[in-house]
Amino acid sequence: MLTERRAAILRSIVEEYVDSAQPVASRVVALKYLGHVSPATIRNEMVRLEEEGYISQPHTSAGRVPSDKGYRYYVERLMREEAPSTEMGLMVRHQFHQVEERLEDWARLAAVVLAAHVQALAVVTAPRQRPARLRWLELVKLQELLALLVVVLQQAQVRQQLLPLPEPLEQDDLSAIGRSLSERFAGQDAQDVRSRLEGLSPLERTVMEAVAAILEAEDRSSYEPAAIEGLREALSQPEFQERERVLDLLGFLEGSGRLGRLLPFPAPPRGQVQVIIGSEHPESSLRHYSVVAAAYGQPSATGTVALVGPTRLRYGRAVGMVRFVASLLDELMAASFGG
Amino acid sequence: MLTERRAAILRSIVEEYVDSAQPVASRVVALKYLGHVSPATIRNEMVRLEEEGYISQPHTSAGRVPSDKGYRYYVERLMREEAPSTEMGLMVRHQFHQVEERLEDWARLAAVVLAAHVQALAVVTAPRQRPARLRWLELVKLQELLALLVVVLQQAQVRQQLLPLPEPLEQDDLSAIGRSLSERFAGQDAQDVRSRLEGLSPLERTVMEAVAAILEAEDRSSYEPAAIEGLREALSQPEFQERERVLDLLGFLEGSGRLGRLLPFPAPPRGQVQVIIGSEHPESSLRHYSVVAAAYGQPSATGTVALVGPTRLRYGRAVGMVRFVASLLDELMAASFGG
DNA sequence: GTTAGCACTCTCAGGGCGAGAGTGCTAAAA
DNA sequence: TTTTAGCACTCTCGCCCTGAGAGTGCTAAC
Repeated sequence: MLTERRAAILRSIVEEYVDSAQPVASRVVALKYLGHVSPATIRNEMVRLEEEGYISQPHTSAGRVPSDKGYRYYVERLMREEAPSTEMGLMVRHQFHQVEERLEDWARLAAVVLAAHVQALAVVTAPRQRPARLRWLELVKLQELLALLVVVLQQAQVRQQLLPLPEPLEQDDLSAIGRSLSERFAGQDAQDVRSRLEGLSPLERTVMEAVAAILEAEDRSSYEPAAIEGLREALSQPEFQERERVLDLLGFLEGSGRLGRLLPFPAPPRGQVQVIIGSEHPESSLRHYSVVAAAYGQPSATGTVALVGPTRLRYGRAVGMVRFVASLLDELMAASFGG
Repeated sequence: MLTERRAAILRSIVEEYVDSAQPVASRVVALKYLGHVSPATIRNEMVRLEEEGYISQPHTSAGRVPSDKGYRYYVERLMREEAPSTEMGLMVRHQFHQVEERLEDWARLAAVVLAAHVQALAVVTAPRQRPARLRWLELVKLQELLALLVVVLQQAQVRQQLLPLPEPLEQDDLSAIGRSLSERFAGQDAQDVRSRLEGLSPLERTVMEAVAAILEAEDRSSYEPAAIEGLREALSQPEFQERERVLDLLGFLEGSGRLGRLLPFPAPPRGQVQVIIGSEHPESSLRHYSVVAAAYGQPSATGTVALVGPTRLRYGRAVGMVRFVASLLDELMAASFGG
């Protein structure tokens, strides 16, 4: 627990540093934030803050910079969460109602909105039900011996795959098979499907094996990166001057398996925004970055909304925006998919 | 037309520069490429090459660097196209047969392969038929008053959208409607659909209006960027030391509308690989980059395979790989979708 | 407990300098 | 006529030095 004055100084340092990206001098704190004390007093307090690990100096005679611990204290106790203004909220809502009613578009728009309002990278993953469950399947004839298998998952995501046919079939036959299998297998996961392959006709069996494979692939894939936006915004931050930082971050985004290691696991509880600051992140190569994340969707199928940026992040705004966007997606999903 | 020796010198400069990313000295050319002449002779020839605009010097006493014109001559007459080795070809083929039979996966894999073998950014767009045509549609019940409209396009791409229902309907009814509409509207484009909305029942009309909207959206969207890979590879090239270059390129990739301005238009003729070098590109902000592109797919629906990198590109390998991948995709598509 | 004053430390931009790389030119050799 | 050795010249690059400026910590007075 910091004294009130020290807390005020820490807050000043954090906010000024976030703004200016420059180490903060005692003079600036004294003049700009705490009018009635002299820089010398501030300096004395700064020494204490530094001893306790809330701030540090890049070099002997530079100003102070918040440490991860300092940011943590700020986020915990000093930050004011910055919800979007009512007009902005309305505007964003309006944007959402203008795009097609498709999960992918919502996710993309959500990421765009986040990246635009906080200068950081936004990642939105599609909600996933684990295990994935079948809602409906359909076979569409492409050629004499080739059909397209269209699988609708419980969460209304659609997956497709080509399916070679053992014998020529007409669209009517394919439709009938699709309908009958859909009715029999609706709501089942990969395991259920596998366990009930016995007793199917050879053709039906081929179809359901493909369906099971799709469901399994869905379960395996760590995250479907529905949308990543704001790379440009993030990389234009001064901390990415050094090219190595850029490559670091790109490495994490390209190897799709690594997205899972970027986002918090387990997902934060509903309605809560989780903030991971710098070295708090288990992945040590992310120690210079912060992640602000929230879950959305139903308990059975949640997606993640996240912002990733340098630790020098506008936490107040980031948390406010992530909360807003997550609850907006919640609303939209509830309206569309119900319980 | 260059004399044989000058051409040999130009080739040496291009190949050495592509390798080393450093201006090439006369000494290097003499020793490494043309053993029997002295650096002085090379220098004399270089003066001529420079006068004619094939090479240039970054500053008075540096080695030489190819100009766009130099690269053009190299690509046109000196380059040896580097097809993948047979074993590599087989390996890649094998990889393709291992992924699910889905266009998206193929496109992604194609981009990964390209980016890995040429250190550059790979862009693969999905084949598009213009105008887009309906192959099949399906309605899946989600809630009492909400269905998922699944639209299969002629090229076996799948699009979906939520569709509010005016009245409660059972899955059987929805299926029947889907089947009947599919049969009546198969093979039609947006305009056809619009022109035949009269005479449909209100419900059918709602569905087909949504379908028309989807087809129109498909026609409008300039390119579906099916896969972009190799950002990391591309950005680790020395020409991206300066951060502005990085932001430039990212700008082009993020604004999805701009992908259309990156890729050559009209698409190169079948079986041909088009090379656009530096300032030859109509988009002036791409004057430091080269694009190597080929079309694939059927005449009625072509996609593009492209590599984007700094002008200092391994053209021989790039052209060979693009040709190989494009023809591989051709094969796969032909096998899957027939005529 | 606070503050003015001051010496101290460190960074940063600029200038000078020497080493090195590579050239163009000239004059001799082939 | 072409090639080449030799050499002076130019330009970059890394290095060191320096002075200005920023910001601190400490001390002593308030």
